[in-house]
Amino acid sequence: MPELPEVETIRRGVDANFRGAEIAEADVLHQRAVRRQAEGGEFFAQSLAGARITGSSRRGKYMWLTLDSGQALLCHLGMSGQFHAVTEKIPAHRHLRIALRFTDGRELWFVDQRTFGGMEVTEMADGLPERISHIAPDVFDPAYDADRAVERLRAKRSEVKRVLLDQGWVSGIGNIYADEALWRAGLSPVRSGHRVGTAKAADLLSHVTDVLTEAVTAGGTSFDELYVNVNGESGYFDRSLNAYGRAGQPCRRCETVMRKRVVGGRATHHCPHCQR
DNA sequence: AGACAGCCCTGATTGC
DNA sequence: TGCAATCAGGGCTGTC
Repeated sequence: MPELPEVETIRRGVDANFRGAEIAEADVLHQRAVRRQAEGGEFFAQSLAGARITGSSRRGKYMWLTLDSGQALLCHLGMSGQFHAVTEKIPAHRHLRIALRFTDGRELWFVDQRTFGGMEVTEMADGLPERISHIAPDVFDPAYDADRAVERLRAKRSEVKRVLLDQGWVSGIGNIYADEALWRAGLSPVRSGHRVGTAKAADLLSHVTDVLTEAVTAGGTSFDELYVNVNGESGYFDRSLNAYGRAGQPCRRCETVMRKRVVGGRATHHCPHCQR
């Protein structure tokens, strides 16, 4: 499940391999992958033909490739999206949705089993693709304001786990790293945002930053073949998980049996004793 | 306006 | 054995 660390790992891989490369052709094999493109799949393909990739960036779980046309190729991996760098002639992947063919003969494949992900060509506005102006800065963004984030968290009456998954105040946190940050902070996932003190909220956000930083260093978290980097390699942060997937096992801090429950419609793993 | 349920989707797993 | 129900979940949409 790609969250910020996985998206960042993939962005780096795509950038290292394809910055400066010129797209000859974009082949859309599944229309759902371009459903966000209001102008349609034809527009998508036409906008990319002949475009050169000049760089890449990311906000939260969205990444984009900047193009010499001034536009951006905006990508969201959804639940199962992957990019594969293809340098030799191989049969199409079973879940290949979009193939970018480059003038040097290489291809960049967007593979997505569950089709929650997608791509679109969009205009840039103030250094950001227009379509994601509603996505808040993530904790690594120079525009991220920690004090303001603390206040916004404390203004919410929802359960703090729900709040962490909301991309509108701070982005990039998904289900896995939300559970990890809450465990590290010793905070119950169902505590209301407005019942989290200022110092505790700041503590939680610093744990968010730490866990995301460590996960980027580890190349992300892989449970199965649904997350690999652009070269097909897995991340190894799953070995460092203290909460996610540990229901029924002893808490690594207090030995209490970890529990699983549903919060905000998402599986939530927590220690009922030391997360308060 | 903020909160939240519902929906999209495939494949592995579980249940009868 | 086979089919159906369940689960995984990011983010957009519609409703209150």
